Amino acid sequence: MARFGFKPALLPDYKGLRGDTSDNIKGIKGIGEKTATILITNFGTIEEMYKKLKKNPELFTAAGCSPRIIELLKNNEEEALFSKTLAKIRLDAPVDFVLPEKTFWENADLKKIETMFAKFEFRSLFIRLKNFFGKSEKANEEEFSRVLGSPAQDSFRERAQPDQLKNPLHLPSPIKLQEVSIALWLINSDISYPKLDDILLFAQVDNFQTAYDYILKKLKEDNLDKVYSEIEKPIMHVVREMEDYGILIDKKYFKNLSEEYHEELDKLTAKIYKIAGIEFNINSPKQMGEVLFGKMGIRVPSKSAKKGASGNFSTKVSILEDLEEENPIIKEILAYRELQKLLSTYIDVIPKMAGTDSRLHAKFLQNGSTTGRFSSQDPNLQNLPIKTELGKRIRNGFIAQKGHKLCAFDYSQIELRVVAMLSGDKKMTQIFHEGKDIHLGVASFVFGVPIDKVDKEMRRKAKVINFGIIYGMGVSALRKNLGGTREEAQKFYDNYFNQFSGVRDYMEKVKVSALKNSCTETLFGRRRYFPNINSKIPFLKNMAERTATNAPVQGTAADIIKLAIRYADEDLKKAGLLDRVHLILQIHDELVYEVDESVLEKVDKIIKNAMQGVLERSYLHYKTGIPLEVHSGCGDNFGEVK
DNA sequence: AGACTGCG
DNA sequence: CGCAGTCT
Repeated sequence: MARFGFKPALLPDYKGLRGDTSDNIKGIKGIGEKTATILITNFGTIEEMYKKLKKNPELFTAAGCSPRIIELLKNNEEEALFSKTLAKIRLDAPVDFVLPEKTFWENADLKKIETMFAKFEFRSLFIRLKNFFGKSEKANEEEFSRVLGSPAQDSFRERAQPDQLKNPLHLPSPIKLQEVSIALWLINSDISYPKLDDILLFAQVDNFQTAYDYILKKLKEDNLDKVYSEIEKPIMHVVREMEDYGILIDKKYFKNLSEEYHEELDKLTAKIYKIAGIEFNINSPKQMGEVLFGKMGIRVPSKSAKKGASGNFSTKVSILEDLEEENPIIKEILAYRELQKLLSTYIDVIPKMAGTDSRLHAKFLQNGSTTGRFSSQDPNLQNLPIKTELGKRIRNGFIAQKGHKLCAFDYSQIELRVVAMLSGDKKMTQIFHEGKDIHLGVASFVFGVPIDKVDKEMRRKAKVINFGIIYGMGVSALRKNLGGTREEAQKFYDNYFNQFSGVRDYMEKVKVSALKNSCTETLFGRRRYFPNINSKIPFLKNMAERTATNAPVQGTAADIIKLAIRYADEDLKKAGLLDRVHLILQIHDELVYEVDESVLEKVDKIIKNAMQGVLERSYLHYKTGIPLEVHSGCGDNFGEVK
């Protein structure tokens, strides 16, 4: 208003006449800032102006327009209108871009920026940046307005809530945002890692502070405030520190590994082409299926290897493994698949993601799953290979700093212990209480033989069903995992639940309460909802039943390890060790720390104790005959820790 | 059961 | 977007 002398709404009209070189809008050649302003203030929009010009042009002479200007206007009506449409900001365009939930300056780490700027010798930029961060909030606002090219509007300040007063862009502080993100996720864990949008949507408001207050109030109403204040909130800073600290990568090691595996991959590729007698994209399951079962005429496994939903042959590992005897190409393909996976998912991407200091800062999302578990991304450090030798070698590339070791602490069989606790099953409790191997113990009961008479196959079967229990598996899924016939599986299943009737009753109880309440709870009260539990569609109902029985188990285990993170941090702090011990990974039942070698034994004791004592120490003061056993191991790299 | 990533 | 494959 002050600058132009007319309302902002008329800006497109202004630009339509005068043009705007920065936006490549022509306007009418010969009309400048002054004339345009006169025209707009006297006659309004371009459309209105032309109406008046056609009716009584003498008005224009009266307003002080020269005959030259009037002539220009008459000759350039079309150009003016076109320029105006260009200048208009289209509000109806399909935009799927949303403002990022955090701005660069909200979670900026001045230290990190400083080192980076120093490296690139961005001296003046750094001074400006320092000023920006150092100044009062008010000054920030001005600096930002300057950058954005539009003055902060007074009307906004009047409307603003206290929280927004400090912040010109409506942006909440990152910490409060994270708090409410976790709170909302506790209320409804299906909304994992809620963003600002999700938070505002849930609260049905457009003001952050209002949403914050609403969600924290609701948290309390839902009796989730203990889970929040005792489990989640106390580890927020530990998680942030874990991400900030990162993990050291041996880039050279990765480079060597990459070269070695790529060489092998090339050899395999050549072999496969040779055997197949044709070059094709081995990464394409479609082409692979056509080559194997079409061109090469390999027997199509009658079961599931027929045409899938999309009309393609299935070429997954389990099917290829059945065909290993049929043709030598299968073995090579399996090897190719493994190497390709390792290279493309881990070996060739992880070193690129580490900084110049070779530290990798993956994300650990405290509220990234529906059950209470963490998730990890960019990259996912919770699924580093371990099963195969070729895969395991990747772990050697994650190393400890000089003078340090990597120490891993893992809960042994935590989920089955949770099953035993939640169900109170006598026999399962007994096995754990006596410190016996759970698979041997279960096999002993199910097969009715003493523990020392349990053979490999019996233990294997017990292990399968133990996993099945955790996942809420039914008979058919059990048979699939067990191999053998339906009848065998059914018999085994019945036998198991006869022996462990406490587990059976518990599972039934969870299902019933899920049906009634549409939700289940962990030992600590973390909740998950199952809207499909009453569905008439069998697939959905069955799925809901499985997830409903799994959630309290997986979720309680998650509660326990989160508390362990908290207590370990508290105890290390008390011992004054926080500068010599840093949490670097959380892998569901395992915590990995980088530890200064001078305090290895002390730290081992402290962390183990904290982990084992979680239940009694928690606000539940939970007493149980089932010990939480923790195993630990140290090494120079992640491959060595176990 | 719960995740994440790469590929076509 | 679905599949495949890695982990707990």
